[in-house]
Amino acid sequence: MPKNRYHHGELRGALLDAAEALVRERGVEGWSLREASLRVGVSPSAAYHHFGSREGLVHALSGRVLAQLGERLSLAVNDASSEGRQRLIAYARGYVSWALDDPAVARLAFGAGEPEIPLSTHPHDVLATELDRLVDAGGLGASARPGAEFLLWAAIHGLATLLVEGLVRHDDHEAIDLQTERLVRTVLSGLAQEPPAAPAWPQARSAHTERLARQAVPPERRETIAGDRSDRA
Amino acid sequence: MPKNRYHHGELRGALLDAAEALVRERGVEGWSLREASLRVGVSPSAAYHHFGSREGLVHALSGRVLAQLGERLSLAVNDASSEGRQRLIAYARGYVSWALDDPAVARLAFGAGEPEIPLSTHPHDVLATELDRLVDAGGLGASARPGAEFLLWAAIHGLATLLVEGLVRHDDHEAIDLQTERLVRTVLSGLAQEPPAAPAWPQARSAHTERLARQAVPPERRETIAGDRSDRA
DNA sequence: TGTACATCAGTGAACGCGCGTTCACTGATGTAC
DNA sequence: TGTACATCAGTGAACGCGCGTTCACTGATGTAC
Repeated sequence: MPKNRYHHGELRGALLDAAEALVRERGVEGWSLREASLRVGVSPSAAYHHFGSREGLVHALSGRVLAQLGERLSLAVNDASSEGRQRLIAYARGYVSWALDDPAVARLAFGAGEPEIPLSTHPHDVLATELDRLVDAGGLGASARPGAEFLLWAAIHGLATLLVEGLVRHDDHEAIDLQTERLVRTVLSGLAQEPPAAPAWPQARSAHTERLARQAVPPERRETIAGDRSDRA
Repeated sequence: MPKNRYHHGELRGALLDAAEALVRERGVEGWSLREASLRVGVSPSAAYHHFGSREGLVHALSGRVLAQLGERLSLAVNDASSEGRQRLIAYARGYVSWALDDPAVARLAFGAGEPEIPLSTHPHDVLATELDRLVDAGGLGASARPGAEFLLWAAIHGLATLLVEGLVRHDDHEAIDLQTERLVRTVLSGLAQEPPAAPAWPQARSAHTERLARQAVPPERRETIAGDRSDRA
C-alpha cells in the first residue's frame, strides 16, 4: 500500500476490474479503453503498457471471467451430493444461473474465441471430469462416454444462451432450475440408451485444450520432437 | 426501374441488404449507419426516414435474418424423409450449418433480443411443428411433448453457438453432421424414456410468441376486451 | 385532361464528441559493485 | 552502506478520424376536383 501513487502496483488487475464493471454496466462494446483507465485514475496510455490494445484488454478479461465460471462450477459440483447425476444437475444449474446473474459478462465469456485459461479451470474440463466420475460409478456405460461432454455442454450452453438473450423465458428462477434439471436428465438418459455398438462418433475438440496442447510443445520444437530423445521428465 | 434516382424506391430493403453484407464482412459492430447509406448511394439522413437510429436498422435486420433461417429450416425439413426423427435431424443440421456458413450473421440473429418476425417463420415454431408431427406419428409419447421443443432447441442452439464461437472444433463438415445427429438422437431417446408420471415441468415461453400474443390484443384494448361484445370477425 | 396542393422520400451541411493510438518524456525502483 | 545506472511503469499532449444525429431544405409523386 504505497503512499506514492506514481507506480500503481496492481494496475493490470485494476484495469481488468474496471473493464469488468463496465461490461456489466454497458455490455462488451459500450465503453472505451480511455474510460477504463480514467476509472482507475491512470492515463490512457498506461493501459497500453499492460495490454497492447483495447482488444487485448477485452481478451484478457474474457479469459479471467471464464476461469471464474470454472471455479464456481467446481464449487457447485462439490457442494452437491456425491451422486453423479445430482452433481451434473448442480453443474448445469450453476452454469445457467451464472449466465443469468450477469448476462453481459456471460456474453463476453461465451463469445471471445480462444481464451487464455489454465487446464482444469475451464468449464469444459470440470464437466468432463464429472462425466468420468459418473462412468466410474457405473452411472453411464463406458461406450457412451467419448464425446458425451460435448453433448451435455451443448445442451446446457444452449439453454443458458437462449435465456440470456431473452429468446426463451420462464416465470421465475425455480422454473429455470426445473427446466435445467429436465434437460440434464434427458440427455443423460439418452446417452445411457445409446446402443453399445453405436457408430464411432467423431471426436470434438475444445479450443482451450488445443491451445494447451500447442503450448506444451513450443513451436520451435514441434518438428523435431518426435525423434528427440533428450526430453526430460 | 426508374431512370430518375431521386426516389430510390426500394431504399429500405437496399439498406438492409447493405447492412447484412457489412455484418458478414465485419461483424455486428464493425460498421456504421453512414457506411451502409454510402454503399447504397444515399445520404446518411435518408436512413433515418426508414429506421429511427442505427439500432433500429440492426434490429430490423436481425428479424429478417431470423425469418430467413426459419424458411431455410422449413425447406430442409420438407426435403427430408417423412420419418419424424430424420426430419428433426435435418432441422438440426440446417440450423448448425446455417450458423457456420455465416457466423457473424448468426451472431446477430441469435443475439438481438426480441425479433420482429411473423408466426410460423420462426425457427422455434418450425421445430414445435415437427415435434407435434412426431407425436402424431407415435414416435414420441404425448406426455413428454410439452416443453420438449425447448430441450431440443437448447441442445441444437448450444451446439451451433459453441461451434460458431470456436469453443468447440471438428475436423470437417461431416464430423459436425454426425455430432449433430448424435445430439438429436440422444435428446429424443431421453425424452422417450421420460416416465409418464414425470413431474409437471414448468412451461417455457418463446420471446416471439409472447410478442405476437401481445400484438393480437392491442394495448389500448387489453383491459376491456374480456367483456367487450363489439368484436368483429 | 389539367391543375393545385399535400405528402413522401430524399439532400447536404453542420453539430459536438470521444475514440484508439502514438510519442517523447519522467519519476520510482532494483541491482551491481 | 552508498552510489551509478538500467529498467520499469507511469504521464500528458497531440494526431486524425469517423461517428450518430439534427435540421432546414427540395424534388418527385399521388390525389381531389
